[in-house]
Amino acid sequence: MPLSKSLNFEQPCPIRDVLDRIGDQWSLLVLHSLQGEPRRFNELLREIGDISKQMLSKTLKRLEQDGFVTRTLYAEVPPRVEYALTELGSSFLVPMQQLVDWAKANHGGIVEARQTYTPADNSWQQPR
Amino acid sequence: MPLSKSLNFEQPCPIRDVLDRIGDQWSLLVLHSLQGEPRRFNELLREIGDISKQMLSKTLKRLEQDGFVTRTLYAEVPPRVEYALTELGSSFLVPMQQLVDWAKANHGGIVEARQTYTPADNSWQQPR
DNA sequence: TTTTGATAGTCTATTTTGTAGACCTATGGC
DNA sequence: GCCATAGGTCTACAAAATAGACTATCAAAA
Repeated sequence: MPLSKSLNFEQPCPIRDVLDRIGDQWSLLVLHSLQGEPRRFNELLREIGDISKQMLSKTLKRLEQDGFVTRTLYAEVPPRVEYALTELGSSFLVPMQQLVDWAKANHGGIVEARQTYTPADNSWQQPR
Repeated sequence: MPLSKSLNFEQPCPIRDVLDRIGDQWSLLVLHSLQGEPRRFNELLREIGDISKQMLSKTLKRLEQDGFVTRTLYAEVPPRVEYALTELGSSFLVPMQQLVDWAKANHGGIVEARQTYTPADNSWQQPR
């Protein structure tokens, strides 16, 4: 989580900085859901399904801070809030789509690997 | 973390499954470090810098399970263990590189967004 | 009139994760 | 004999995520 706990005096490494942001379990999923039209808070909650309100809230706030999404509050009752991708956010979806395509193409290989996996023999570690 | 807690009877969604795997704070960094030559456990530990032994161990084990890396134990003393990318792992670096390139290109925009960000006014929420 | 419902969150108690650091094996060097 | 090394594991503690209650406001249902 710290962008760099270890000897880092200059600006944070861009790669590390960005990976830390998107590599947090939910951001990618949220960005993915935001594709196309803007979404409301509860819509995202339902679409993603197994995210908690708190995490969705935090994730959106961070994405907003970092300029990936905008948050628009309509002063209605009950209140309506819409989240939409910014240009930066949209541009991010391009490389991310490559990743999603890779996932689709290689999911089978992963599942197969999981099945044929046998845990390593670390007998030199465990005195028996 | 669950691949799908909510109504999911069929096979897990490939996207979700893969994103869950790589979206875990360390996997991407580890794969990135593994680029080029194989690495030993402590090399990775030093290169990444702020990962704990336990998390590196867990991450590598999962990457191995999923067929992204191989683990080779040389029966020497002290023991030597080398981690290397499989073909699957290498192929994953292609889309990931796109992402890294995006990160480099857009890091400035993100930093800028962070600076100009002002927290939302949720006064309708908080009675004062 | 009181109740219910909807929205977008926040707050809190509990569970899950991650961290730091001690510890384990065997051997070689001093 | 004692320390160092490599690759982990184990444990006690700290940090983070979860579920569910709770907030406000107004409209419609009962």
